[in-house]
Parts: sequence; C-alpha cells; structure tokens
Amino acid sequence: MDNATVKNMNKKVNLKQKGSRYNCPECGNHRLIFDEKTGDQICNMCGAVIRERMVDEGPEWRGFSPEERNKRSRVGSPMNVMIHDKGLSTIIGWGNRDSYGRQLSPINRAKMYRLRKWQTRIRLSSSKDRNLTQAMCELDRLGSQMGVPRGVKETSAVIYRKALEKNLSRGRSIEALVGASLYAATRIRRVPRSLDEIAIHSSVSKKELGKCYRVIVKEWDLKIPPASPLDYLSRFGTELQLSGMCQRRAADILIEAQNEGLTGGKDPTGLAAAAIYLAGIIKDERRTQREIAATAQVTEVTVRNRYKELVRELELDIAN
DNA sequence: AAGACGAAAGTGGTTGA
DNA sequence: TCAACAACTTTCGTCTT
Repeated sequence: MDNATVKNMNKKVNLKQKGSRYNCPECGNHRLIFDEKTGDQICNMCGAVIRERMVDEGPEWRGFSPEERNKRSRVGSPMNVMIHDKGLSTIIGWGNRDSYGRQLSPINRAKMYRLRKWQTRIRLSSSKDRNLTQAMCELDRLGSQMGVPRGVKETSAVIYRKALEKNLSRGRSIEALVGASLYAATRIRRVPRSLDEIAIHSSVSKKELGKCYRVIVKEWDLKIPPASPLDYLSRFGTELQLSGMCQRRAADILIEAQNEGLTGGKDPTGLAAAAIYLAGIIKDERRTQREIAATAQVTEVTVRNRYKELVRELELDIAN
C-alpha cells in the first residue's frame, strides 16, 4: 500500500457512499467510496484508489422520497422570453403511437387528432398570444438585422410584454411597438441605436417609433438616462478600426467635455464623432471627417462644429 | 484631387407665453 | 396654439494639403 492510498483511507470526513457500477480491481469488493473533495473513488475494503478526479454528475441535493426528489429536480428547458409562451407549453406529439410504441386504434387516433387541434387552438388562443407570436418573430428579425446582442433582444422582449399587458398595443402597429421596445432596450443596456437606424430596418417611420417609445416610457415610468456619447464610442471606434488607445483618448476627451458642461443638449452621436476625430489626430490614426460622419450618421458639418467647439473650450493642443 | 472650412438657408422638435 | 429658439442638416463656394 503506497502513501497516497493510506492518506486516502484516513479521509473519514466528507466521505459519501455512492452506488457504483465498478468493482475494486484489487479485492473484487463492490462497496466503493466517493470522496467529494478530491473526486477520488476509493475501495472501502483495501483502500485502493479506483478513479481519480471524477466529475460528480449527480445533483448536489438529496431527496428522501420520490416526491421530494421530483420537487427538487431542475430538469426541463430553460425559459425563453423571446418565444410567446416562453417555450414552456406542452406539445402533443405527432406519432400515432402510445407510450409503449403500439399503433393507436382508429378511434383513439381520431381522438388524438381532435385533441391536437384543440391544443394548438388553446395555445394561441387569445389575441394577446397571437400578437406576441408575431411580435417576437418581428423582434427577432429586426434585432438580427441590426446586429443587436441577444441580451438586448431579451430585454426588449420583456418590455414588449409589459407594454402589451398595459394594453398599449391598441391602435398601434406591432412593428412600431417592437421597434420602440427595441430602442428602449438598447438605451437601457447602454448600446444605443438611434431611432433612424431602427426606422431603416423596419417599415415604421422614425416619428411613429418615437411616439411609441414615449408612450412606453410614460406608461411604465421607465427611468432611462439620456444616451451618453461614451456609449457610442466603442461601436464607432470598432467600425472605424481604431486602436484601444485611440478610443480611450476619445473617451477622456468626452469625460472632460462632460465635466465642463459642454455636452448638454448636443447630439451624443455628433459629440462621439468629434471626440473620435480629435483622438484620431492626436494618436496619429487620422480618419477623415467624411468617414466619421458616415459611421456616426451625422453630417461633416456637425463633426466640424463639435470638434471646433471641443478644441476651443478644452484648449486642446492639436499639432497639425 | 481630396479633404477641410464656413456661410447661408432650411428642417423638426422643444419651450414658454 | 403659435412664435421664438437652439441644434442640426443641406448645399455650395473657397481654401489647404
């Protein structure tokens, strides 16, 4: 018996018996002990370590009766807020066989057919459900087309659900409400997209989206901070292939501008664009005003005005 | 020739009477 | 409801690199 084995044998604490399919190769004993700390499986007769660093696939809880075990089980699909019934409803299978695999009798087959029909009707019964089904579909399309991260889409789905509960859908198109909830979600998650961008990818006008957005915010009393130019930096920076250093410098400029109170009432995209333009010059990664204006979706004039203002007010020294 | 600049006129939204 | 207003856009001619 080597040292390690003796050491393992001494571990009387934290040892838990586990039924095992293995027999000890040394003595043939089938009572094996599992050490939770080290993940070793040890023979309780001769102390031989059968397997090391095993992964315990069992649950971390114990149940003393079948009911208890059932209650504690967490098996099942995760909830998905982006499917109208959150992916939790049951679907009657299509195979015309019972649980033993036997063919159903013609009478039962007809019964199952009727059951299925009713079940799908019930599943999508209320107009709200039908609305949600369509909305989630549209949200998925819109979100994917705009390259919005999954988490934001989920936030948006939650907002839409709440809007629907408050009956905000009445008199408004599904598309408009979906767009507005997506806009709100991007703002909340601090990856803002402009109403213009959403309007481009959906058939709803910017005006209509804005109206819906305001209704959602008002009705739900959402506290959405105004979009900060900082939130736009990384997206624009990435699109313009600027280095992290350069983006960092742009952020510094913006923070300074904010401290000086220069950002109030100004278009945050324009400010972000100007900061990027300046940082580009400072860090020798110059991008033309046109390039930046195009990615930030503002005009060159705005970039120009904002950056002139920043230079003047912050007394930045740009040697060029 | 491309990029930057600035003036002038126009647009859509907010504010206050 | 309307005018005033600030910010932004569009357009265009001129200057700079």
